[in-house]
Amino acid sequence: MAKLEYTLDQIDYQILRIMQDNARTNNADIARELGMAPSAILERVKKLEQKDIILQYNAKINPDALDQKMLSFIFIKAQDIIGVQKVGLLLAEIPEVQEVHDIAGDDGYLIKVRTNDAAGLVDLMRNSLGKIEGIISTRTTIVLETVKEEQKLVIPTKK
Amino acid sequence: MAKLEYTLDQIDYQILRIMQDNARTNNADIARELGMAPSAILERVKKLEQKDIILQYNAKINPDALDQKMLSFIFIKAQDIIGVQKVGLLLAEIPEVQEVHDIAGDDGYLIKVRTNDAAGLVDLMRNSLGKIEGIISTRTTIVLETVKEEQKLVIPTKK
DNA sequence: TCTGAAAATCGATCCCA
DNA sequence: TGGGATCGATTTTCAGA
Repeated sequence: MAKLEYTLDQIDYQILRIMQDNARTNNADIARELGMAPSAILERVKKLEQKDIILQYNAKINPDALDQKMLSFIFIKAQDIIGVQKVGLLLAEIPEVQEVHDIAGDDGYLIKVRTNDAAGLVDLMRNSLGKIEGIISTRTTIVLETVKEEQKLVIPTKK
Repeated sequence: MAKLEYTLDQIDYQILRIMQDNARTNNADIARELGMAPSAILERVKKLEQKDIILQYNAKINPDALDQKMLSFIFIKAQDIIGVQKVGLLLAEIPEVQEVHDIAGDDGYLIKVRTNDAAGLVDLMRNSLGKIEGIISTRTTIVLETVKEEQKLVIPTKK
């Protein structure tokens, strides 16, 4: 993991804004848009990657296309010793689990799970969650419809 | 919005798998990895985009780099008429709100919000949520630490 | 850190199998 | 659909300021 301390200027923000919207934008296109040479853009992008400011580039795939029509959030109460996130790490290993958050309050986790259908969810709870020691209880919230789902951050306009 | 009905074969799955891991992978590299001609890969990728199977390419940016250290989930009870997601659409317009899910049960929404700090969250609740008519109550869950956070789908190995 | 130029590589389109 | 060839565009490296 590289350093995070790094002063981003307005040009970096613009690059991040463009890349956040379309990660496949050419260096040449970015250069044209910002009125700079492509090589300068390349240097900055490389630096943003090295400094772990750009973490990765991913293609967002339509879940329906892969028949993953079910989305659920599950609150999990666990008997973890504070600071030792053993249960959290085990949860993170489950492929269908997209997110694992350690939440305040009931010494628990909130996880986001994508399965084919209700049967897939039951299956996951029985076979994957059921085998993790330390889980005391779960409370499941089913998503009927997703109105918005993106990872985009609000990028400052001035520093 | 294009059609979704489309039979994906094993090669498509492999392309999706590669793109999901690194959206900036060259057609040429994919072609080499799958032992095919670059032009064939290009055709398939274009088709996957046109059919809305690949929805978009985005760069995942480190929230800490933009000083967005606070992540929260908020349950929102709303008096929406069923099917008319007016409140949901208003919630989706808030830039700091990354996700809006219509959830089963308490005729409500679950939203995911990223702010700089606790003050930013209070500010958002007061100024943005506070101005949306139809919100009855909210319940906020603060994330202490995120163990896993990705959008990757489980891509089938056989069809 | 940017520019500009040069070389290697890639994207996109064509026709043919 | 996939393969091979082509041309134009892009990536990447390097020197200089």
